[in-house]
Amino acid sequence: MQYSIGVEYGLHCLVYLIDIPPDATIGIKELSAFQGVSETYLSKIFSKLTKAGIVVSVPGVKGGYRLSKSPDDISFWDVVEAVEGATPIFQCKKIKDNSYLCQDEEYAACSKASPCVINMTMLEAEESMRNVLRNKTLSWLNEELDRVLTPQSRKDTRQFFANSTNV
Amino acid sequence: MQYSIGVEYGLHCLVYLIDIPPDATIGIKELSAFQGVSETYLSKIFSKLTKAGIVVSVPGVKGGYRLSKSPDDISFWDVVEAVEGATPIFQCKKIKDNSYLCQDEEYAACSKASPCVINMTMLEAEESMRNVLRNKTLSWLNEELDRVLTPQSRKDTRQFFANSTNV
DNA sequence: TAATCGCCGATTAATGTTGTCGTCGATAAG
DNA sequence: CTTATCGACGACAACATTAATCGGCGATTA
Ligand code: FES
Ligand code: FES
Repeated sequence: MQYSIGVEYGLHCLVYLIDIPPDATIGIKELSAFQGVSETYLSKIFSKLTKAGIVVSVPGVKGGYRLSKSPDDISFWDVVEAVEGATPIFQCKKIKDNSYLCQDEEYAACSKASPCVINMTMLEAEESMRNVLRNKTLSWLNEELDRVLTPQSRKDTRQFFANSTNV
Repeated sequence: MQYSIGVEYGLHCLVYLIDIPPDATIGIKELSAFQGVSETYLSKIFSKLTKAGIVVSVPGVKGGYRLSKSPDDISFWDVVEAVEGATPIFQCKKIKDNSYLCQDEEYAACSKASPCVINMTMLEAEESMRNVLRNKTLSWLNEELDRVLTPQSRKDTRQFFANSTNV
């Protein structure tokens, strides 16, 4: 059980979209080349991010992607939800509604009407994880990277994309 | 992306092991019959629970399973970990160590030495989920079920297993 | 008008999940 | 002591999902 690699691709790529000039874009080709990941697959991830309203795509020659809103308004959870979907990690298959006691029609109806404590507990736990992710924004991530990485490497990274940014 | 159905099977079945007389056991056959799930697959789940030290198996005729410790000492997370394994939901593939800048040997070494902020954030979020699950024990679950389910259905359930409990 | 880009659906290979089968060793009952 | 019953375990099969590719489409720019 695990999140798909697309979450990692997406989050890492979005970082590079934060600091570009307004109205500039970065293409899939640049992003995949810089990260050393599959171009076609990354393009699928960005389709999802576009549908989720996190980035805006510019088609045509010199096209590419840019953030659709302030990096302050994009949380980790937004990205995870866009890539993985909103379905919970614990997916209750309602096995309690299938038990021996449910051979009694009346009991079955009653069981189906009431929620399962186990399911609710699992969903509560997931919600706690989501809340942590909701509190981490791309802006926060960008500042954190400024703190952790060397200024030189940050500069080199921006240089790479500046050379190929489509204005 | 989801937890396997085994988590649901396991948690639901463990409930029935809480209230049985000491030294009594319940067999896979009873558990799977009551829940209406595959006998052979459920047996695999219980193998994992046994290895994790959550239940104790009694082989041979009239054999079965019983809790290996107080239901107060068995948390939801213990069960999830036993069935799903301890690997994190977000599995970092170290894509940052594969970037364009890492073509510079020196930079690559530096990158590999430092942790990724994104990965740490995701793990922190997961840890928050785990902590919720760690705080919910089987005892708590049992009391909650007493509160939520009808006394009659609880009684019927215990009756079902009492009829077939192996002493 | 031709080259370049994102978009989208079909497809594929690899991997993981769900579940079965058959064999083994342990054990209680006859 | 034999036999039927149980859990343990590994092989395997069916199915679903994931990671990734391919090819055609429409938009855009030079
Ligand atoms: S029925 Fe799905 S968790 Fe209880
Ligand atoms: S390298 Fe894996 S999350 Fe950053």
